[in-house]
Amino acid sequence: MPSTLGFAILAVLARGARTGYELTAVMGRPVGYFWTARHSQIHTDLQKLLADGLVRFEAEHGPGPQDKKVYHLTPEGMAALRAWVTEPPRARPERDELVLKTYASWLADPAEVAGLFRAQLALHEERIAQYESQQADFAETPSLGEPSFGNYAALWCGLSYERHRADWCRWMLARLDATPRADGLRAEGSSEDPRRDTGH
Amino acid sequence: MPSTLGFAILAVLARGARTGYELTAVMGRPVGYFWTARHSQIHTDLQKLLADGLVRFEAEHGPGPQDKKVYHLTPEGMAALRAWVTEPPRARPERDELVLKTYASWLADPAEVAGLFRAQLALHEERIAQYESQQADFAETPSLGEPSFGNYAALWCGLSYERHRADWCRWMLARLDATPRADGLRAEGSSEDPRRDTGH
DNA sequence: GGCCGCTATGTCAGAACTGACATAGCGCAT
DNA sequence: ATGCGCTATGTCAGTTCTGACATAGCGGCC
Repeated sequence: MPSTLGFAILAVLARGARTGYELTAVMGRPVGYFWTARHSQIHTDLQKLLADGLVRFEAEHGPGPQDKKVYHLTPEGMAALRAWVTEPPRARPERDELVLKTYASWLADPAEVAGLFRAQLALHEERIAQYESQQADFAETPSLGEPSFGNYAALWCGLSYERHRADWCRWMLARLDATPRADGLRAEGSSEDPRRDTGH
Repeated sequence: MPSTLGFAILAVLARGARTGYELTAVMGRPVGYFWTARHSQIHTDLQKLLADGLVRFEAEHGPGPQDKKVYHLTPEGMAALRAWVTEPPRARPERDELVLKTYASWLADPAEVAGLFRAQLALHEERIAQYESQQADFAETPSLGEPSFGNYAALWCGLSYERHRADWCRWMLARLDATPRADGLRAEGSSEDPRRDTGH
């Protein structure tokens, strides 16, 4: 069975044939929002998929010492991908360095921690703007059978995630900024607990 | 410089001395929500921290062939941890198998994909209930200088994340359930885009 | 004429992590 | 009395991934 990256590669190839280089580019931008890989890893996994008969390639002579290889799915590859899609995901361990830093933030100067969160917030706000403009590029929500439905649904998730993250940064900043250094100021009526405010 | 897990260990030890076994337990529950590790990895990293002089231990005779070792921070370890807290986190690549599956979901039967999301939603709703009860255990929001501020802030983030995730599952299910199999039913006025509905 | 960036392929050492194996006393339940 | 689970330590093979190294043609800029 391929690794998860293997399935990511198959998922991209299901939308059309690509070279390893092009796969690397796709892993950098659209797919990279939820699964990244360097070209070295992609080449390694492509060898494995090839050995398992899930992909094949057409060689063309390209730049550099080697031939350019345009990969495409085999029927077996498509079948493996289809079977994988509806299998429950293996629970990947959450690994979130910012939350870990927050867990230890009681040790640090609040003003410095606030700097950290201001930088993070700016980053998230930038991504929100970027995702929103990408969402606006869809004339209407794609329907289920089209490949672009996958893009749209992933984008929706990414946007929702960035907003959650930005909200958290703002909540942290409200606590942090209210206590500048060592004087007795209290953060009282700042941002509230995340008790559902969308009304249901 | 220690690995991120190394700092996670330091962050736990900053709250009190622990054995490797106890660290494993903590990595399973409170810290495990944002940074997990198996005991094998913890023992390996503990050796490195020991070699770097960031932790030391007191040996007591415990069960099993080896002595029980109670680890605590050295002043150097505390300094390293304090310095790390306010450094910007290295951008960890997003790796989200469910979103990857969603990206390829146009290939699968919507009814089966819906099953996947129903299971995920149930999981998130369970965690929300769990986190909410944990949040209720805090009489009031801890103040910045206390260790429990770190716990509270991490919990706030976790709760917000689970709600975002549950929202996304519900949005997906609204699209998925409206198109049972192959007949021409359209999902029209279901759940809307994540355009800010909290009003600000 | 030379350098940079883009296309395009690959290798390799080392870090980080998982899952299985290995050892052993103590207390509790059947 | 036997076996299970908890405490407690550790090793090791194998997987996944990163970052650096290596090669090379083609087109554009200065």
